[in-house]
Amino acid sequence: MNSLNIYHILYSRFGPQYWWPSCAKASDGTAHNFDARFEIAIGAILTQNTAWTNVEKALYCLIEHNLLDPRAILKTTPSKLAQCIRSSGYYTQKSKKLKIFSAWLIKNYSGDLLQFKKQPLKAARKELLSLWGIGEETADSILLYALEKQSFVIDAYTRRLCEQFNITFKTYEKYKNFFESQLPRSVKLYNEYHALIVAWGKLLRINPREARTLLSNQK
DNA sequence: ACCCAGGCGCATG
DNA sequence: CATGCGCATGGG
Repeated sequence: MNSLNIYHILYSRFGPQYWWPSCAKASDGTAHNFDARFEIAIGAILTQNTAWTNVEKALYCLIEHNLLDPRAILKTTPSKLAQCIRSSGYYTQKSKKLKIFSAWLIKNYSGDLLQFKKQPLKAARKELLSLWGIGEETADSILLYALEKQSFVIDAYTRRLCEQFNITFKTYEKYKNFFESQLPRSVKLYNEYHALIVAWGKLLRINPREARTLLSNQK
């Protein structure tokens, strides 16, 4: 399996995915000022094992209540925050995660992800992983989509894609290494590729035959 | 009525 | 290391 080859096949089938920055807009059309990087990080946390459509509703609610801001999140009560992100599921846990993330960002980087971006990739990843509520996939999503760092994201769909070629690994790190070792180190490519894999994964659920046929004759 | 979604933490062997 | 479980909503 040549993963760059697979990328081209997926891109031909699905086209560009426009994953982040997507900049959610308030439903009333009002202009709200918020940090796009922060929005991406919050979205990455909220989408843990959750459909993106449910996350969008939560993001809209946060925007409309002026809560898409680390200081605002820190200041509001856990129950108000939980109520706002209700649609994204696991709202008690996730409200705690948002508060922990926001507190950390304010304390160490003045609430500004652009400052955190100055950290080298490896150190930044380690720091994110040290936070309660942020695991490997969420950390890589934040690194790649919010900080534009070269960190390939592995998720359940990526593993299923590998399965099609009878490639399996024990750990997250090995999957990550598998892709990173044979792809050009490009943020744009990593960004698009992960989104394309998710698109393929959704097709696999809706139309398994087409999803498999798409990849057949590849190795 | 069931199954799953762009996981994670924690408790056990 | 590797399983198992709780967390929770909304759409198919």
